Amino acid sequence: MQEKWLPIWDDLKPFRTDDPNDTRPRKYILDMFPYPSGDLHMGHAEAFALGDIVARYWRQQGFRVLHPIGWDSFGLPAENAAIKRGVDPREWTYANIEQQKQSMRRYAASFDWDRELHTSDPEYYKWNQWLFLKLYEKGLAYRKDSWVNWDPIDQTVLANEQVLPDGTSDRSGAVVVKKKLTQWYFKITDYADRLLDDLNQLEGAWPSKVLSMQRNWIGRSVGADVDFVIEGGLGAGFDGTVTVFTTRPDTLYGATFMVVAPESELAAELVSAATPEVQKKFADYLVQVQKKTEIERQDASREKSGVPLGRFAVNPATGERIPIWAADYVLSDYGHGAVMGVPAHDQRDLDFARKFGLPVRVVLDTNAPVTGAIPVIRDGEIPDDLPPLDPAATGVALGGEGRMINSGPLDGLSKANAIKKVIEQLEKAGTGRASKTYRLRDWLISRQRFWGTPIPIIHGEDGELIPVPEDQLPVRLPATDGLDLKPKGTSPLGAAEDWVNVPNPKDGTPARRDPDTMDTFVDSSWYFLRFMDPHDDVRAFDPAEADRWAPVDQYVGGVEHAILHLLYARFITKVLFDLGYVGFTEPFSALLNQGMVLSGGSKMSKSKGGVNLGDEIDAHGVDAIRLTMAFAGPPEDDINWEDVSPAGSAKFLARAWRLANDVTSKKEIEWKTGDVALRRVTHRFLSEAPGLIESFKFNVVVARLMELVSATRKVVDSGAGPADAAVREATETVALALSLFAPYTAEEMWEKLGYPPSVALFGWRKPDPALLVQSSVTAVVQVDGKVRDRLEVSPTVDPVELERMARELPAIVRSLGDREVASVVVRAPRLVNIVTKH
RNA sequence: GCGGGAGUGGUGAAAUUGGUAUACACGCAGGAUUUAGGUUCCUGUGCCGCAAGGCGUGAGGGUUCAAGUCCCUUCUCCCGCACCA
Repeated sequence: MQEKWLPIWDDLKPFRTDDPNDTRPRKYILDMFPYPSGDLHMGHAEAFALGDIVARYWRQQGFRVLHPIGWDSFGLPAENAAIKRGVDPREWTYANIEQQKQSMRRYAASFDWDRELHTSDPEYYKWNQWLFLKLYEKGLAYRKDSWVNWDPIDQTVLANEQVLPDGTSDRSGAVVVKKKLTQWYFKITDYADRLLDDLNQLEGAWPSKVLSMQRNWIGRSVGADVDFVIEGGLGAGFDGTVTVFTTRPDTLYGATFMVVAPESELAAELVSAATPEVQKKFADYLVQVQKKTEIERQDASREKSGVPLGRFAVNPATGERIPIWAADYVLSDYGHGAVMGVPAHDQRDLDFARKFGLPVRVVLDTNAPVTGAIPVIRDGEIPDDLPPLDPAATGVALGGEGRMINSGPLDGLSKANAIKKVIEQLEKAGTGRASKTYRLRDWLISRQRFWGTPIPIIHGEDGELIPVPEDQLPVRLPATDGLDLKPKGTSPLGAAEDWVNVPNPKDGTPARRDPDTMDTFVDSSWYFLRFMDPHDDVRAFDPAEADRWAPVDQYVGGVEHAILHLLYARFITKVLFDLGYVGFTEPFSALLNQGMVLSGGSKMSKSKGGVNLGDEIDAHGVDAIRLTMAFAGPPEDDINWEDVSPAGSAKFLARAWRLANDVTSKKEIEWKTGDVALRRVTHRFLSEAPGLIESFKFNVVVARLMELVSATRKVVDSGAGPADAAVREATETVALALSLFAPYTAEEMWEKLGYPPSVALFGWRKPDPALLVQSSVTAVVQVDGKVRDRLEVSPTVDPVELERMARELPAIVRSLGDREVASVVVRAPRLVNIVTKH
C-alpha cells in the first residue's frame, strides 16, 4: 500500500495551502521542526504522528489547515561531523535532510511540502541577519564584556539556558567553565515582565509544567534596593555607596554585615583600599573560588567560606558601622553582586555569621501572632510574654510572619506593613527604593563556530561597529576550502581572510567582519513566520499573511524546549510586535508536549541502541507504528516500546481493511435502510470522536474505533450481512476516522468503497441526532450503595415506575430480607439506591 | 528545601456534574480452522471462595444514600528549580 499511494499523493498534493480562493476558516498546526541529525527516530515518529492527527482532524472538520515542515539545519553536530570526516558541513547536513525527508514522506505526515524551509539556506538566514539588525537598531542587540559560560569541548560560549543544572553543557556534556569575553547579547531582560505576565494568557492552553518552568526561569523577585555608604568611600563608578537588593527590606535593622561576590568588580574595588595583608588573603580566596567548578559552587549544603575585606559600610537605617566580607555564596551576576547580611532571618546569612562570629540581631518576633492581613495586636504594641527567639543558638533562621522589634519606627508592624513603610522611608531619604530583580539573564547569542548565521556587523579600525547595510544581506558563509573548523576558541571564520577582510561600508577603510555566528536558537525563534512564504525574497514574512495564519493554533513538541526555544520565540514575537510586524504577542496559542519513546525504561539513543524506527516500519508498516503511538496512552505520557504492541495495531488495521472488502452495497445505497443497532454505534462514534480528538484522547478514540469495527464485523458475519447499508456506513466511518491515524489503510479502504482519493479531504460526517437517542439504558439497582441487580429501562422511565420495578426484582427482595427501608434514592433512568435502617 | 505531576488487573491504560470500577488492547488459558507453525475466528481472564457471598483504585481517616473522583492525614515515585539575597 505504501508503494502504491506515495506517488499518487505526490501527484495530488492534497495538503497544499496556496489556493487564494479558499475562504474556509484557518488553523495553523505546527510540529517543532527537527534537527537533521541523521535519519528519523522513534521520538520523531511519535511527535509527528500526534501533530498529524491534529492537522488531519481540523482539515476533516472543514478548516483550511497550514501544516508545514522545515529543518533546523544549522548547528554544532553538523560541524563536528564535518571535522570528524573531513567534509563540508553543508554536505553532511543536506544529505541528512534528504534522507529524513524521504523518511518523512514515507511516514505520510500531511505536510505542505511546497513550504519546506532550511535554516541553513542563505535565503533563510538572510532574515536572521535582518532580524539581528532590527534588534540592533532598537538597542536590543548589544556587545558586552562579561563572564560567560564556556564549553571546553565544543570551544564555544553557551547561553545560560544551555547550561544544565549540573553545570554541564546540554550539547557536549562538558563541565562548563567561566571565561571573560566580549560577546553579543539580546536584551531579553527588557521583556522579563511581559514574558512573565503574558504567561497568564496561556494558562490552560499550555502544560502547567511549562508555565511554571518559565516563571521559575524568569524568576522575578520583588523588594528594594538599599544604598549603603562605604566608610572611606569607593573609587570611580561606585560613587561612595554600595547598593544591595533585598526581598526583605523590613529586616534592614537586623543587617549586621555586608557580603559581596568575590569575583565582582565591587570586591576588587573595595579591597584595593585595604591593607596588604587583607589584599593577600582576598587574592588567595579568589583563587580558591575560581578553582571550584560550577557544580561545587552550586552545592547549597557546602560550608560557608569567605574573607573580611577590612572595610565598613553604614547601615542607612541604624547609622551603624557594619563589616564588609567577600564570600562565594553571593553571586556576582545576580542583583548587584552584594547583599546585606541579616543572620537572624536568613539561613545563609546565619550559617555565615555563626561560622565567623558575626552578631545576630532578631528584628521580627515570629512568636507574635499575626492573623492573616488583620493584626491581632495594634501597631506599636510588643508582646513580652513569649519566649525569646535565639537563632544564633539554635542555628535556625527565623522565617515566616510576625511583628517587628528592635527596629525603631518599624516596631510592632507586621512584615508586610514594615516592608511598605521602610521603602517609603528609604525613598524619602534617597537611600533606597522599591525594586525588582530577575533570575533571567540577557541572551548571549555569539558562537565561535562556523555552521551558523554570520553576525552582520563590520568592525571598523577604530573599533566602531557598523551594521552591514540591508541591501548587502545576506552575509554568506564562505566556502570551507582551506578553513580549519576545529574548535580552537575563536571562530573559524576569522581565518577566512578573503571573507573577513572587507572595506568599511562608510568610508572604504580596512575593516573586518564579525567572525562569530549566531546561536541557532535565533533561527528557530521566528521560523513559524517564515512558513508564510519561505521563498519570499523581499521580506522575512508578509505581515498580512502572518495576520491571517498566526499565531500558531496548536504547537506540538517535546518538553525539552520548555525554556530555551519557547522563551526565545516568545521574546522575538514580542519584539516583532513592538516593531509593528505582527499583531499578536504570543506565538503559540496552544502547546502539546508529547512524551518520549523509551526502550527498556530509558531514552533511546544511537549510542545506547534501542529500537530503530526503520526496522519497526519494515516489520509492521507505517500505519501500525502511527496507530501504536496514538493508542499507547495519553500523548503527554512516555511510551515504553516493550509495553505496546505494533503487531496488535497491524492486526486491527487488517481487520478494518477486511471490512472494506466485505462491503457489497453500492455507494448510492440509502443509509436509513440499514441495521439500526449498528447505525446507532456508528453515529455515537461520529458524535464522540471529535471531542475526544480535541481533548487529545487519541487512545480513547482508537478504542472506540475498535469497538465500531467489532460491531460491524458481527453484523457482516452473523447479522444483516455485508450488503446492509449500515455496514457500508460504518465502514466508511471507519475509513474516515482511520485517515487521522493510518493514512494508507484509510486511503485503500476508501478506494475499495468506491471513492477517489484522498480520503483525507473528505469531510467528517454529522451524526444523526435521532440515532443518538438510546432506546434503552441499564439502570443499576443498589441496596445500601451496593449493586444488587440491573434493569433495562426506557431512557424516559418515570422515577416512581423505576422504583416500583426495582423493588420487585427477586435479587432485591432477597437482598433486602426483612430489613426496613429508610429511604430510596432514584436517579432515573440510571440508578436506584434502596437504603435500609440499621 | 521550594514548585509541579502521578499512584487503578500480570502489562499499556479507560471511567461527563460524585452514580455499573477496570472500556479498548497486550499477555495468558482453552477451543474451532490448519499437515504443522503463523494468520483468522470463538470463549474465558481483578482477588478470595465449591458456592452463597465477601473484598477491591498506594495507606489511614472523614463527608455522602453513593467516593478512583470531594476533604484531612500519610507513604512512594517521577519531573522541574535550588546559596537568586
